Formats: sequence, C-alpha cells, structure tokens
Amino acid sequence: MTAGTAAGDVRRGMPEKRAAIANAARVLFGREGYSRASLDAIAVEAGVSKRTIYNHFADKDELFQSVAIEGARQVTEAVAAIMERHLRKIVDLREDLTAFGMERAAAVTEFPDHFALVRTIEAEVSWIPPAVLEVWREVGPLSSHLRLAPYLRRIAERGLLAIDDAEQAANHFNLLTITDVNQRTFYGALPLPEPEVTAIVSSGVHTFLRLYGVPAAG
Amino acid sequence: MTAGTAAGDVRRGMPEKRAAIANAARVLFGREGYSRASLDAIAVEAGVSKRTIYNHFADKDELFQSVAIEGARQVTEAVAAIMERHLRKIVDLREDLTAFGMERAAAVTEFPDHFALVRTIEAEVSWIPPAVLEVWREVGPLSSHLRLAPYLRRIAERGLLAIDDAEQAANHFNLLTITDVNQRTFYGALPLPEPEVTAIVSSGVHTFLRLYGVPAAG
DNA sequence: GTCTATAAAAAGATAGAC
DNA sequence: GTCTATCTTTTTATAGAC
Repeated sequence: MTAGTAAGDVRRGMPEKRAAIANAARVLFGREGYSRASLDAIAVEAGVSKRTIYNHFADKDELFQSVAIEGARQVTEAVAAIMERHLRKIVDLREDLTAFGMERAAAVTEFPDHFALVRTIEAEVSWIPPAVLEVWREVGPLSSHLRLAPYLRRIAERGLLAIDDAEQAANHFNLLTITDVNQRTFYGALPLPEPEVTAIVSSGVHTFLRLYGVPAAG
Repeated sequence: MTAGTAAGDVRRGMPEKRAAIANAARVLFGREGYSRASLDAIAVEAGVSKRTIYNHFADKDELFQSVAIEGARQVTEAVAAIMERHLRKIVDLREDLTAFGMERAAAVTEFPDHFALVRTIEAEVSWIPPAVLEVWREVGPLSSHLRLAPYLRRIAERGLLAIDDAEQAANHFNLLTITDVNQRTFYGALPLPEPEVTAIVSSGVHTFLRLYGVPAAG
C-alpha cells in the first residue's frame, strides 16, 4: 500500500463484475490481511480473470481502499439501524441501553470480514494515504461513534438521564461497552462466550448509569 | 505466519548477533508490518547476512514471535516502573493518577516500534499460534492491565478510594484513560497534540473519581 | 470488457565454502 | 557460526487476441 493513490471511487450502479470483485476482495482481505490476499485468489473467488480486476481498479491499493470504505458505510448503516431500534423510544432505560449494547457487540461478529479488515487498516495506518484514512474514519468508526450523542441528548431532555456533555457521555458509553468487548476479543477474532459478553455489556451499562442515571428513572 | 511453530525461545546471554537481529527485526516489523518486512532488509539493518538469521531463528514466524514477546516484556516492565513511581505513595490522589495516566500514554509514543508491532499482532491474530498469542497477552497487555488493581486496592484500604472490585476499577481506569487515547491515535501512529492527550487523561481521571472518589480525598 | 499467457521483480529458504 | 551465491515459488502487473 504505497501512499498517493486516489480514494474510494464507489459509484451507484456498479456493474455486476465490479460488485463480485468487491465482495471477493472483502472476504479475502478480511480473512488473509492485505499482503497475504493475492489478486489471483481474489480473481478466483470472484469468478473473474485477474485482468478484469485491473479494468475496474487501478491497483491493489485502490481495491483495498474502496472495499474498506464501502464496508465501513454498510456497518455504519447497520449500527444506525440498531440505535434507531433501541434508543428511539425508551421503555425501560437500563434494558434498552443493554439491548443496544448487546446488538452492537453482536454486529461485530456478524460482519467478521469487515472487522478483520478494520484490524488490517489499523495495522497499516501508516501506509494508507491520509486523505483516504480520513474518509474511512468519518464514514466508519467516527460516524458510528458520534451518532450516539443525539440519542442520549434526547433521552436526557426527557429527564431520564443527567447529561452535561452528550458527546462525552456517548464516548463513555462506547468505552464501557463495545470498546471493552472489542479489546478483549480483538474485534471478534477471538471467541468470547455470550454470557461473558452479556456480563461486560450489563456491567458497562450499570457503570454508565452510575455516571449519568437519574434516581427516578433508575 | 503459519500456525504451528514453537514459541519465544529467548535466553539470557544472547550472542551479539542475535541481539542485533532482534533489534533490527523489531524496527522493521514495527515500521513495515509482518509481510512487508523482508528478511533481506532485516539482515541489512542488522549488519548480518541473511543466512545468519536462519542460524538463530527457525524462520520468519519464530523471529517475529520472539521479538513480539521480548518487546512486550520490556514495555510491561516500563509500565510497572511508572506505576511504582506514581501510585506507591499517594500525595494528591488526582494529581498522582493524572501523572500516571500521562506517563503511561507517553510510553506508547516512546516505544513506537513496539506499539506498531502490537497493531500488527492484532491484525494477524488469526495467524498466530494460540499458545504464542496467549504467552504474549499474559506477558504484555494483560500483565500491564492487571498489575494496576493491587495499587488501587491499597489506595482504597487507606480510605482514599471507595472500591468494591479492584480489578473492575482498574479496567475502568484503563478504559477511561489509556484506551481512549490509544483508540484515537491508533497506538500513537497518528499524532495527537499533547494538550489533547492531557485533556483526555484529565477527563478520564475526573470520571474515574466520580465513580470511585471519596469526598474527603477528592 | 473480458480472457489466456507472460513478463519482471521480490521473497523465503537453502547449498556449500571457509 | 558466518558468509556469498542460488534455487524456487509467489506476486503484481501487463501484452495482445477476441
């Protein structure tokens, strides 16, 4: 991954073969990492000749970056849907926060290719063109991270949480739940029995509510 | 990194060349990552022929694993020294915790090779023999993590903190300070101005004291 | 746009002399 | 134990036909 190639270049109306290549690349980059995943293998997995890959992507770098950004977009959308499902209407605050945290943790195991790719990106961070990296962060982790704040702010406005700085509270929620899980499982690469995941998330929510809970809503 | 090779094999009384190889490998694995770092380059950096590397290490895998575990040991010792310096005798709790957090964060930038290597390990976690990975975790991150608990327990026994579960409290301290910093900087790979690091650590300590602080000692 | 075939370079590992 | 020189495989990337 030499610095300097252009960014994503993801268009609506992808031709079929291009999509097949992107899917195969996501799987193989995720399973093997950047260097080990060969374009030969990606071509086979996609059912396409290697030359066709070069007709759609400038080189291996651009393919990787394109796949990374597109994957980040998908995961961010999935996380947004989970937020909407659990944090739009609050029934029982503790239960809703816990269910949100659990599903968010489960999303990591549901997109194993993508999160393996996230680990690769983190490892190769010095080799990725800064502009591409910035796009990836904004589309992916930063976006998932920041979108939580407005939900918390609304919950606080209804008097169910006592929050000064919603973005800091969102950061604390993330650190105490998903970050803790990810740190222990290497983004899902090492298996962790579900009861332990439940314990971590429940404990994280508990601590979060010690920080921001309101007696009446506890 | 194929699974199945033997573990560390680090002895006291390393011959000079072996040490030179290990140093060069640490630098190059850190700078380039596992796949990109070639044994040719490592040999040049070490001022040694490539054949000599194979006289000391079975193959590239074993070299990597040996370097990773030895580096983890060194960093863990450094972190232990920082703990001892700031948490053995408490003068002002908030100040001491903050100074500890700042120096711990600084250690990440002081060992850039090692933490670049940590990112590589995390990325290649599925390719590292489980036994080697377990040794690495115990010697490195897990050890740095767990050694904090006894210090907190002693501080609590002197009445300066209100702690039930010292290991959970240690986890919370780590999440709120060093993990937050590492997450934003990719273990120091992306620069973060020192004032921002200070802000994160201070804020993390503040939150930690909201959770475990004692009015008298606040 | 897509394919087969090939070039050109690089990397891990080894042979054999000293 | 250490070195130079070499083998073998794999990889990225491209030529040229259809």
